[in-house]
Amino acid sequence: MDDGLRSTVASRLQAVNQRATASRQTIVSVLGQASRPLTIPEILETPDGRSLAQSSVYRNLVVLEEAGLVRRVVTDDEFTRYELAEDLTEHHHHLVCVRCGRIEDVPADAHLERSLADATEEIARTTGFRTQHHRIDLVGLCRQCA
Amino acid sequence: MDDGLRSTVASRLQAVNQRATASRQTIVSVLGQASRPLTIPEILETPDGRSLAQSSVYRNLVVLEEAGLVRRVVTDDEFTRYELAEDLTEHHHHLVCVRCGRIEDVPADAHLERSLADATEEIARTTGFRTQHHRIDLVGLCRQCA
DNA sequence: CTTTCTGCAAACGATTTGCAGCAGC
DNA sequence: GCTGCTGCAAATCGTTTGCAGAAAG
Repeated sequence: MDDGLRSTVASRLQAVNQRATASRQTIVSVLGQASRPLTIPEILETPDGRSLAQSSVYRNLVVLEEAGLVRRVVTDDEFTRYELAEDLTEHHHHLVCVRCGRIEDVPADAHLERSLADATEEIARTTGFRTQHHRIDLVGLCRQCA
Repeated sequence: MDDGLRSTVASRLQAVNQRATASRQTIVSVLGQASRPLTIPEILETPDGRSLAQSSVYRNLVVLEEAGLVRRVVTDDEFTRYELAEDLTEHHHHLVCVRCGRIEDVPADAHLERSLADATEEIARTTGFRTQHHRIDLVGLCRQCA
C-alpha cells in the first residue's frame, strides 16, 4: 500500500475516533489491490489476510465503512462484498456474471453519467427524492462463461 | 388480480412443470399490487398473505422465479425482496432511501436507457461481457426523510 | 390414485456478539 | 496505564430443509 493511502486510512480513522491498527491497514491494502469487490472469505484467503481473525474482519469492515474508507456491496449471492470507497479509486460500475457469480469493475462512461445526472434531476423534481449516489450493475455473461 | 395475469401465472408454472396452486396465485397477486419490491415479512403481513406459511412463501418464490414470474431484488438491508418480473410490469429502476430503507419504483427514462445501451455495447466490444439486463439504483433521501 | 404442495419444527450458515487478554497512543 | 482492539467460541436470525398429511390433476 502506498504512503498516501496509508496516511488517508490513519486520518479518516482518527476522524471517527478509531485506532489505525495493523489489521485495518491490512484490510484496506487487500481491497486496494483488487479490481473488484471482495467477499470476507476472499479477504481471508489473501496472503496478507491470512493473519486476520474472521470476526475482526467483520468488525473492522463496519468501522472502515463508517470512516468512509470502504463501501459495502451487496450481490445476488450469499456473501456480502466490500471495495475501497469511490473517492479512493475511480467511479466505476459492476459487471456481474450470472453463470460464475464473478464481479468485475468497469470504469464509468462520461456520456452515461451525464444522462443519469439528467434523469436524477428530473426525478428530484417530480418525486422529491434527493439522490446522493447511484449504482449501475450490468448483469450477463463474462467472457469466460459466454 | 386480473384474469390476464392469472392465466399467465398458470401457463408459466405449467411450462416448468409446477402446479398453479392458490398460494402461488396469492403471492403473485400481492406483489402485483405493490409499487415496490416486498420483503417476505411484508408479503406475510399483507391481508392476502395472512393465510400463507412462511416456509411455503420462501419455497414458492424460488419456483415463481424459475417460472419467470417474479424477480429477486437484493438490497443493503437484512431482507431479500421480490417484485413481479419486468415483462409483467414496465421497465423501472429503484429509489433507495438511506434513512428509512424504503424502496420505490421509478419508471425508466428513455434517454438514459439509450445511453446505457450504448455503454453496454462499448463494454461488450472491449471486455467481451454479454449484458443480459441491468440494474440502476438511485441511493439518497426520500421526500419524507429529506 | 399418484405426485407435488403445504405447514410445522428443526437445521443451516453468514454474520454478530460476550468476554478475557493484548496493543495503540 | 487506560481504553479500545483482537481472537475465540457461542449466540443470532434470515433462510432452507425433512417429514407427514392435504390438495392438484
